Amino acid sequence: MQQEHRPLGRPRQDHKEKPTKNVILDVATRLFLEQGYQVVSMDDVAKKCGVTKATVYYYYKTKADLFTDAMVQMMIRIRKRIFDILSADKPLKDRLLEFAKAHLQATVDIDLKGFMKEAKTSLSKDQLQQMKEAEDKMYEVLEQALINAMEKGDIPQGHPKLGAHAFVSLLTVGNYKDSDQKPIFPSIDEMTEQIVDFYWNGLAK
Amino acid sequence: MQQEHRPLGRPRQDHKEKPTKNVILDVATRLFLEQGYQVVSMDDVAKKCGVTKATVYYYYKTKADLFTDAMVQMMIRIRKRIFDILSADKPLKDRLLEFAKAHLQATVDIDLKGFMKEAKTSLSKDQLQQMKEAEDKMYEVLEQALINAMEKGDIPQGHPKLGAHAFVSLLTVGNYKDSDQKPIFPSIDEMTEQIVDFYWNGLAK
Amino acid sequence: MQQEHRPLGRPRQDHKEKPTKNVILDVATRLFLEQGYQVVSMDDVAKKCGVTKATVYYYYKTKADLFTDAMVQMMIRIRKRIFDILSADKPLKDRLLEFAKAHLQATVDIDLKGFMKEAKTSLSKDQLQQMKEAEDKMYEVLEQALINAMEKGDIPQGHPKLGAHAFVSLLTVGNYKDSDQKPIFPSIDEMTEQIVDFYWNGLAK
Amino acid sequence: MQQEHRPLGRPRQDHKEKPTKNVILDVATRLFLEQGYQVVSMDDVAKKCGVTKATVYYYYKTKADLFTDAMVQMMIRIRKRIFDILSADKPLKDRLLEFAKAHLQATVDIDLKGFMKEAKTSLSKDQLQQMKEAEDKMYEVLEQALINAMEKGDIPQGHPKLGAHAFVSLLTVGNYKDSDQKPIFPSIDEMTEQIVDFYWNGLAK
DNA sequence: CATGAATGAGATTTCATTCAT
DNA sequence: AATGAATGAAATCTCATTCAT
Repeated sequence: MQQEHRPLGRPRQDHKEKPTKNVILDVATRLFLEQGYQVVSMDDVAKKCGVTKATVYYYYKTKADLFTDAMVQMMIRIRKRIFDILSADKPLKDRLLEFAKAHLQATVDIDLKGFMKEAKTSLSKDQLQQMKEAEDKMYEVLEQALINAMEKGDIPQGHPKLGAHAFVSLLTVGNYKDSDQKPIFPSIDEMTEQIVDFYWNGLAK
Repeated sequence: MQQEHRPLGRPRQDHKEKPTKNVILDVATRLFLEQGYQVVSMDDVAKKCGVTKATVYYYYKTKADLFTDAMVQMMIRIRKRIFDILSADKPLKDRLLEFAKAHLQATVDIDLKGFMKEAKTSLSKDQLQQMKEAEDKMYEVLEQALINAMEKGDIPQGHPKLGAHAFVSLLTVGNYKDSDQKPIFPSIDEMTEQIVDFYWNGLAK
Repeated sequence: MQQEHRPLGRPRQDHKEKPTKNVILDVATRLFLEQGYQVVSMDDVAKKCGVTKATVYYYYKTKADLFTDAMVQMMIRIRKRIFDILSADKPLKDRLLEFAKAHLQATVDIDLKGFMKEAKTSLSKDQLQQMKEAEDKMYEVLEQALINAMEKGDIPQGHPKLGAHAFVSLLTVGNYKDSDQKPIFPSIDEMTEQIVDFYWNGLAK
Repeated sequence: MQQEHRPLGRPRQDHKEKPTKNVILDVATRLFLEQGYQVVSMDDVAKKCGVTKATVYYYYKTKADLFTDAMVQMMIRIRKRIFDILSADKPLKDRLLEFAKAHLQATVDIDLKGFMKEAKTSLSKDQLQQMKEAEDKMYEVLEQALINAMEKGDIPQGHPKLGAHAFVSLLTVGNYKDSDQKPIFPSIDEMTEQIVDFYWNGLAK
């Protein structure tokens, strides 16, 4: 299924920018993120790609396959991104700030837990497992950064897994909008700073 | 439609314990929580209630209506529960511990954000608004408790709305299970304590 | 089913203007005329009457019964009306003019043929027969007026049944509106006159 | 979707006579004419075509779409037919006779007004407009024939639109059957002649 | 006389999926 | 590699009708 490597030699005259399979995956990822698993139909994906349903089925045997691949690939990309951000040579808090800002600037809010529940009845055990593992690996990157910081004494010893999950869950606060569509803080910058500060200091002094 | 009070005199021959409408609402609430809006069909609800689809439609004109009512009623119940817990005459941290424990003991994990996204395309504007408002009111109870604690000097001045949302979002960490189905902490008690501690103290000392 | 006679003695304190059965029949007649047999539901009728469906069923055993009664009663009323108009002591053409005007002023256009086709699959043979007979009797009134006029020499001998149907069918021209919603003649008066003139004189000189 | 022209070369192994879409349209047209819009279900159409409901929906997105297309195509065919008949090089009265006979020989009686009322609540504005326009164009062909005859002096000057509608409405008299199922005239030939005569001469001498 | 509750049958519509070409 | 045609199964919703009260 993977054919990432460029074909050798001169590319075809019709050098379409992206191979169809990639287009499908990208479109599907966006649609699933925006609307959820159940709501998005294979026809929706096909139409947005400018191909027919049958073409989508040519590349992905089932909708569950397409969804799983879309989500897993996305988590892999995100993990890389997190890794890059957290690898910078800066104080941990600065790196967390950058992480948070990047997350909150993304237009769509990735509600993995929601996806899991929605798809639970439709995905095979194996597919759920694949997604879980990809999710775990995302958290591990952050966890590792916390472990490193603890070893260096930048932050006190603590439970790094809790720390990692706590940080990501706090970020979801940034996407909250109340019944008047108002977020908790008016600007993304302020939001970012407040959340990271809260994470850093806790409620008590 | 509400006839909570017992009728005077001898009860009807068929003294069914709950009126059908309540049965439907309860069953629907559970199913929606467990499986999400799209996956649950009106027939699923009907069958679990031991009635026909048409009966469900007799009480709720559309699936969206049933869903909205189910979610709003549930949020109202939760809000009352939170209010009771937070009204106790105890230190704030103890009250938060009780809140957290109650939340984490509930079998189903309420992923409001996920519901909102899933239902966004199916609910009317008015219905979304109703849900949003019920959600807001849930947070306000916690927010108010934080405000009171700040006024009394139990916790330092801060942004109470952020504090409220941060707490609830941190609770979701308690429901996380990794790819081996292992939660972050083995017991609910330990989970509760660690999460509230983290909330209370933050990452840094 | 008929209980037309007033009860003797002082009427009840709550002298509701019309007995429920009449209300139902009137409302049903109007709805069926406006929308057709299939489109109108028993619930529509009930709601417009301010009663429940069960009440409608109390008076009419089936929808087909209600429809048949509504249509037959209506045709009886119309027949009376036609009879009155055609009994006047005026030249035939004047009476026809009055007939035509009365017909075209009625807000709803009675498309009996359409009703028959729509209801054909739903009505019993007997019910269709009842409607047919009521329809026939309507035409007979007009037919008789033509026979009388022929006997008196007011119009030439001819086929009176054809004459009757021709007149009624020509009246439907008055309800025609083109794709811009424009009728053939701007005012009902002109329409009436032109149609009756056409009927009277024919196409050729 | 149109592939009227025969494909070059050897025909496909399954050389079905008519493409499925045409079969559906033809069957639907007949059913709608015979029973009306509401009574005919998509399943009825599908079964008569030997396909499944889903196939019907593959070609027509909604029942209203199918109905509109069926009616409009039918009116276009009728208009062509009327045009051919009225284009013959014969006296107008003879052409009208032929027109009338053709109309009365058709097994189903096309009650456009009834269709419009029945479908009014189910069709979109655009669809109603399409039907209206097709209907208008049918009348225009007849209207034009009358205009030409007036210019040539074959018939006296008059209101051609009225003349066109009057003629078509008079034709409906030919389909009338009384409560004993007897038409006004025993044979189609006599019916035709009497109706056209009536149209031509009017009631008065 | 009137109603609220309930239902069975059926309508429209959607959609993941297959298959021959 | 891609498609058009077709389908089975299921989902949402409607409605005439019944019945106990």
